Amino acid sequence: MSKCEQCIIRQFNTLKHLTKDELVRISACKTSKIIKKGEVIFEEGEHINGVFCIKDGVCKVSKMSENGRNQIVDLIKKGDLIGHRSLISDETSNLTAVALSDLEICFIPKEEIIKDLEKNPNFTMGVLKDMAKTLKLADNVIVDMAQKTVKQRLAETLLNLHKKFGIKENGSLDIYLSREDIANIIGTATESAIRLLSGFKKEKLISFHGKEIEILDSKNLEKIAQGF
Amino acid sequence: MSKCEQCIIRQFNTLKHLTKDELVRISACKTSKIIKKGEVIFEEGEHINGVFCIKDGVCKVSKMSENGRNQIVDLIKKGDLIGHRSLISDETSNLTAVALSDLEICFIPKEEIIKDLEKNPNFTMGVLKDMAKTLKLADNVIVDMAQKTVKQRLAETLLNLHKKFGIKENGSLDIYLSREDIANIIGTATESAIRLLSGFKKEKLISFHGKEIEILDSKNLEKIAQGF
DNA sequence: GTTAAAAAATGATAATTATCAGCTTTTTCT
DNA sequence: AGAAAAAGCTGATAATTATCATTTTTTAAC
Repeated sequence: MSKCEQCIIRQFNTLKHLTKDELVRISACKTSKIIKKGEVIFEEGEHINGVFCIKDGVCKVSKMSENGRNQIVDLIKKGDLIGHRSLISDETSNLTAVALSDLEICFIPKEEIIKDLEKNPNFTMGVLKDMAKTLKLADNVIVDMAQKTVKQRLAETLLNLHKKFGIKENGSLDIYLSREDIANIIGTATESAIRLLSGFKKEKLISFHGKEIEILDSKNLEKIAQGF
Repeated sequence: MSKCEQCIIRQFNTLKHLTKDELVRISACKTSKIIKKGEVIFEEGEHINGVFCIKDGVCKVSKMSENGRNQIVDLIKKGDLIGHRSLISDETSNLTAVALSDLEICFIPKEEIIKDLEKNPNFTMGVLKDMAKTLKLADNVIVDMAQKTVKQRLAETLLNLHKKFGIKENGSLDIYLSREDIANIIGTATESAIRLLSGFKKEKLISFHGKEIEILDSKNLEKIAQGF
């Protein structure tokens, strides 16, 4: 099994605030896992007794609405951490995480993280800053969901996907999402998402073949996202 | 000026984790202010160099959407803190706070809070837990905004107001909101909010005279909020 | 490779929500 | 108290979005 202190991944998340010694200790008790595409990492209501560090792959984090529809609240990629929130609040998870591609993840048990939170103020401060930033983003999402049309949200989502996942050599977004997942990100019916995507294609804002989506005109997508 | 270490208000927020000595120190450098109804406490883009502790009154925290419409993301009441997020992330505020009633607030300068965050792990952990909880709530709001109808959101908002602000002797909600503010909480046009409120009144779910709103049938409001 | 299942696409229609206009009531200011 | 402004309300209509039904395409399984 690889060692945390040598793992480049930690540079991208709050674990970068840990000292070498702390990393060695964590490395000794972490477990690595491969999770296949479509499999569940953890579910709503489950007790997550630790933190997951995504070494490779992408997963979606979602929540069931009372209407029985699924809302994706976050996409997690290589280098991200999940589960630290439930750990801190000491409650069961209110979210479900499902692999969108084959995943390589490490699991760090709760007690180890807590130990570091208590002893390393640098780390705690890092986590705190991280959460403040997430909260700010969450506010923005709330405003968008409440005030923007589905069309605006789709345009914005496409731009966000570009920013977060970048593009492949062929120019298309470096992430594969089903139409249903896209709909569940923007909070609309799958058919509506499909229709709007087709509309964007017709207007030459994007092009796509199946799940390969390419952004052709980000300027105008931006305008649409802003309501013009 | 009153003293923090004797102030009951702090029992309701994360300041309760501070030691007596820390409170005395903070008390010495805090400033108290009266803010009139309708006045701005801080605005989007402003640098907030500290934390506000609401001693009495209610204020709304909102954000402008790119559409030019206002979204209320939180209502803050006696005992709550605001501003700690921007303080932690060290950025300008992304939110605007406006008094909904005459406010009595205390302002604690940034450096003092930072000092305590660095020295008192108990306090830091409290702030961390608080933010984890807020983040969980934010996720719920995102899901509601994305998946629920305006009618569902209004029903839920009325129930939330009841839970948060309680009722007065006469039975009506202990908070005054304009129809516009209500619309800005649920993310809809003012006219739509008015129409739905009238509908609820007709169905005897609520009653109101102006801004005095009374919940008559919380059972059925709950059902509506859940999509029945 | 063929077949079955799942995902994507499209059309028709209904429901929800926004917008605009006009009117009434309440609040604020002098 | 009276005038002006703001807030609340209602109707008509348009735009947006959901739902249901059906077909086509893609993916997965044998």
